Amino acid sequence: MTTEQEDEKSWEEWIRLVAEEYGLNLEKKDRETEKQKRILEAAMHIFSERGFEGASTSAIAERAQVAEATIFKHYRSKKGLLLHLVIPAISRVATPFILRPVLKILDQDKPSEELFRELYADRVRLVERNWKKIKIIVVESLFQPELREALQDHVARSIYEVMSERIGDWQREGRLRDDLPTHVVARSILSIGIGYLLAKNIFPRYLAQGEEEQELAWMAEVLLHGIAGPKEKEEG
Amino acid sequence: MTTEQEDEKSWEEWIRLVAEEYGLNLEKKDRETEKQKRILEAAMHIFSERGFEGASTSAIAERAQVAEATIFKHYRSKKGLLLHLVIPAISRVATPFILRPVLKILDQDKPSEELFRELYADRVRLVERNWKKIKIIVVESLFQPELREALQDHVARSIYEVMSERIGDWQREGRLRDDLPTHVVARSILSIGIGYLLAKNIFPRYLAQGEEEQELAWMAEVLLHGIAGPKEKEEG
DNA sequence: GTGATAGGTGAGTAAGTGCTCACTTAACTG
DNA sequence: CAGTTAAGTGAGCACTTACTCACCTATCAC
Repeated sequence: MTTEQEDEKSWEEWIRLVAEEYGLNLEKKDRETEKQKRILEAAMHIFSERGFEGASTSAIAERAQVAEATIFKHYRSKKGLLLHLVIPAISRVATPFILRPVLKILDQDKPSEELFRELYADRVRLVERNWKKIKIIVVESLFQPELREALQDHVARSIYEVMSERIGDWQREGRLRDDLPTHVVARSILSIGIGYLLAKNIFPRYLAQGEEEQELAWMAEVLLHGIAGPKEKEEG
Repeated sequence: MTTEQEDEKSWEEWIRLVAEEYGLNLEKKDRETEKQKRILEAAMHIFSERGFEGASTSAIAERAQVAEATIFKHYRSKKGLLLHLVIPAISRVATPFILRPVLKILDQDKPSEELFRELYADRVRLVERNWKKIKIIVVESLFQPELREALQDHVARSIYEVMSERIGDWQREGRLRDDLPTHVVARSILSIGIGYLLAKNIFPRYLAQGEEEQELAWMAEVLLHGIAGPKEKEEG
C-alpha cells in the first residue's frame, strides 16, 4: 500500500500534524483543570461504552458536569477529544518506556517457562489496568485509517523489533527453536496472550475462575511445548 | 452474571422476540426482491466500513439505489436491518451445519499435524469469505449487550462443546496432552488461529506474503510442539 | 372488471448532532 | 490599579438523523 520510505517518518510527522490540527499539547505538562480531567474521564467512559460515533458530546458533557461548549474550548472537535485521549496512551505504550519491563523480565536468569509466565502476568495486568482505553484504540483503529496506520507504523513496529531481537538471541542460544521464522515465534507469543485476554474480557465464562496464576502457567506451558500428547511425540 | 437456567432457553427465546420486534422472517424462504438484496449488500458494506452508529440509512439507501423509505418498509428500523443481516449469519455459524466440516476434517486418519493444518486452512477460508459480516458481528457485540449475550450463549457454547468432546477423546488416545484442562487446549487452538487472522487482516505487513500454506503448517507445528528449543527440552 | 396485497417512493417531521459566538468570571502581570 | 489571558458557559446555528405517511403502481385471485 504505502512504501517503506513513507512509513519511516510518518509517525512523528503524523503526530505533529495532529497536534497542530487538534491543538494537542505534547510534552509540556500544562496543568490540567479539574474540569478537563473530568471531561477526559467521561470521554473515556462513554467512548468505550458506545464507540466514537455512538457517543455524543452532550452526553460526555453531562457526565463530566460541564457545559458542552467547554469541551470544544479545550479540544476543538469531537475527534480532537478522541485523539487527546488516545495519542498519549499510544505514545506511552509505544516508547521503550513500556517495553523496558518486558526486557527486564526476559533478561533474568530463570527457566524460559518462568520468564514467559512472568511476562504474561505483567502484560495481562497492564492491559487490564488500561482496558477501556485499549478498547477504544482497537475499535476505532478499525474505522479510522489514520489511526490504524499510526498504530501499524509505530506501535506494532516497535513491539515487533524489540521482540524479534530477543527471539533471535534465544534461537541462537538454543532456548527457542531455530527452525521457525522470527515472525511466527513473535506471533505465537502474542496469540497466546491475546487469546487469554479475549477470553477473560469477553467470554469470562470459559475460564477457570480465580485461578489466574494457574492459567498463566498453562499459557507458558503451551507456548513452549505445545499440546501434543505422548503418542504424537513418538511418531515425530 | 446470569444463571445457567436462564441461559439454556435464552437463544430461541431471544430469536423469537427479535423476529417479532423487527419483523425478521426466519425459515420461510420468502423470495427476496432485487432491491432487498441490494439493500442488504449495501448495509453489509457500510456497516462494516463505518460501524453501526457511523452508518446512516440515507447512505445505505443511496448505495443500494433505493428510496430511504424502502429500507424501513422491509426492516422497520435501522437496528432491524442490522439484525436481518447478522442473525442469519450467526445462526448458520452456530448450528452443527458449519461445524460439520470441522468434524469431517478431524475424523480423518492422518497425523495430527496435518489435521490441524487442514482445520486452520478451512476456517481461515471461511472467515475470509465472510470477513465483512464477521467484523460487524464482533464489533457490534462489543456495544450491544443483547447481541453479545446471544453470541455467548449460543455460538461460543456450541463451538466449545464440539471442540471439547473431540479434545477429551484425543487426550484419552494420547494424541493430546492429558495434563492440560480442556478449556486451555481449546483456547490454545483458537488463539493460534485468531492470532493469524488478526495479523492477516489488520497487520498484513508482518506476514510472509503469498506463503499461506507455509504459515498454516507453522501454526500447526507451534500448536502441537511449542516454540521451545533443544536446550529447554533437555532441562524439562 | 373489483378488491386486496405487497413493493416502492417523495416529501416531509421532530429530535438530535457537532459546533460557534458573544459573553462573564477569575487569575495572573506589569 | 488597568490590561491581558485563560476557563467556562447559555443560547442558538446549520445540518443530519432515523423514521412516518399519504400515495402510486403492479400483480393476482375472484
